Amino acid sequence: MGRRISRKPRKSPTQARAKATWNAILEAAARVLVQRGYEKATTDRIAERAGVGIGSLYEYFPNKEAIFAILNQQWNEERWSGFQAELASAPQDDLQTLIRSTVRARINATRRNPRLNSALRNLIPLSVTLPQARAIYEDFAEHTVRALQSHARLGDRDPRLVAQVMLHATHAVVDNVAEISPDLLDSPALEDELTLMLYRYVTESGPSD
Amino acid sequence: MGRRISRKPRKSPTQARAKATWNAILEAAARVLVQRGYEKATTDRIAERAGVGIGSLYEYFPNKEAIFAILNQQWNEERWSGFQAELASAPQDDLQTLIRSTVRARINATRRNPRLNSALRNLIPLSVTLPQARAIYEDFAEHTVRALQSHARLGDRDPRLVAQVMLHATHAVVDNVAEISPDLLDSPALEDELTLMLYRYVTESGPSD
DNA sequence: TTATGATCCGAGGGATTCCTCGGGATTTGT
DNA sequence: ACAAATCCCGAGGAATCCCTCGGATCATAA
Repeated sequence: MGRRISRKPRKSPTQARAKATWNAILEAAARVLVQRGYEKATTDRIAERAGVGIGSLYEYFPNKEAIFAILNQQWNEERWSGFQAELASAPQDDLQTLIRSTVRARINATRRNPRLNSALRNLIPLSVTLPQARAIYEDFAEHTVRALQSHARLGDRDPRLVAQVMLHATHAVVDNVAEISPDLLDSPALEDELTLMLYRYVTESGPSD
Repeated sequence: MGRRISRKPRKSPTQARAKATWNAILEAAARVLVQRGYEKATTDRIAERAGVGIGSLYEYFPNKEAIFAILNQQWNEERWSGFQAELASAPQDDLQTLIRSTVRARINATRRNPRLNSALRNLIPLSVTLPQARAIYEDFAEHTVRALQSHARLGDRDPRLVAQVMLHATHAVVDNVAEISPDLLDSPALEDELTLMLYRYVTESGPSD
């Protein structure tokens, strides 16, 4: 009865109450993950917090990893859609405001649940995380490249690399701030400074180099 | 015999061979952590990789967490000393070169072992990580503030906040790159772009705002 | 109503993990 | 050389943890 071998496929919920327990389990998983960490987030504890039997949990999720994989997927989709919505309602003509709305969108996307964001981000075991995020990343990188080519003065620098650095910087800083000092996400200072930094980075006018 | 209750204090190695096994255990822990992850890095496996009995391991480390706490501490100290050495041998007059050497130092500090850096960084259970790192952070922030006040033209912006953003950005980007595409650490491009970005960020308050 | 399927349940098995404990081997001090 | 201190060891116990399985309970359709 070797563990982690059978992998029988699970049902997906059809009735209303089934969908309810399905949600309850994921929500409980998120809460337990945030306040106990991945290791302490045992399936038994999750089921208990969700108010369902452990059997019900394994009725819909083949194993522990799957729960957090789906949780991560949900969080990514939610973040990404919010991100797009924020960008869609922004003026596309001026570079500085374009950058600002991107930054704001990124901050807001994380601000919805900084703790969950950090926890999920640190879940290395879930190699599911990367490929999915990578697609989004690429897509967004192209967007940025096009915006740079039509609005920025880059001289002879490689717009592709510049876009990479911009994305890396934005994402990394926001995620880092979310982890170290989440309160800063609510102040406008972060948005201002990040915007200024990125704008100057792609606007050439200087004495040097 | 409740686990995790006794916490009897452990000896510290005095003889040479003891010091050797002590090191062997920590090195094995690092290797196992990097290639299997924290969960799979069991004390039994570490002892085996180190070529010592499990008993010997618990002769010097009270529990699993302690091993990685010390490992993290070692890595921090090593990184920090290398960082300072790199900075000490850099000219302090020109702002751009100053920034460049800071960036280079930060990259090199991580490049020594990117995989271990990432793994350790993602070890949330070790709340030991933060307070220790925080001290270093503060110290370095002051350094930066002084450098900015004497070399940069910040206008009426708050140098303290600017320093925070610079540090956040540098650290976050380097750590992120180390995790996503470690190869980039070896190319000069990252150093160039980061330097450019930071330099422009604190120079010339040009057209906007 | 009754049959069929969906949903829920939780005791407990197999596996694994952390760590102890008693004692053997080696080094050091005298 | 002998005692004390230090170091090394690994079988195995207690505690979890993940997950299964057989059956109870509920919903829906005929």
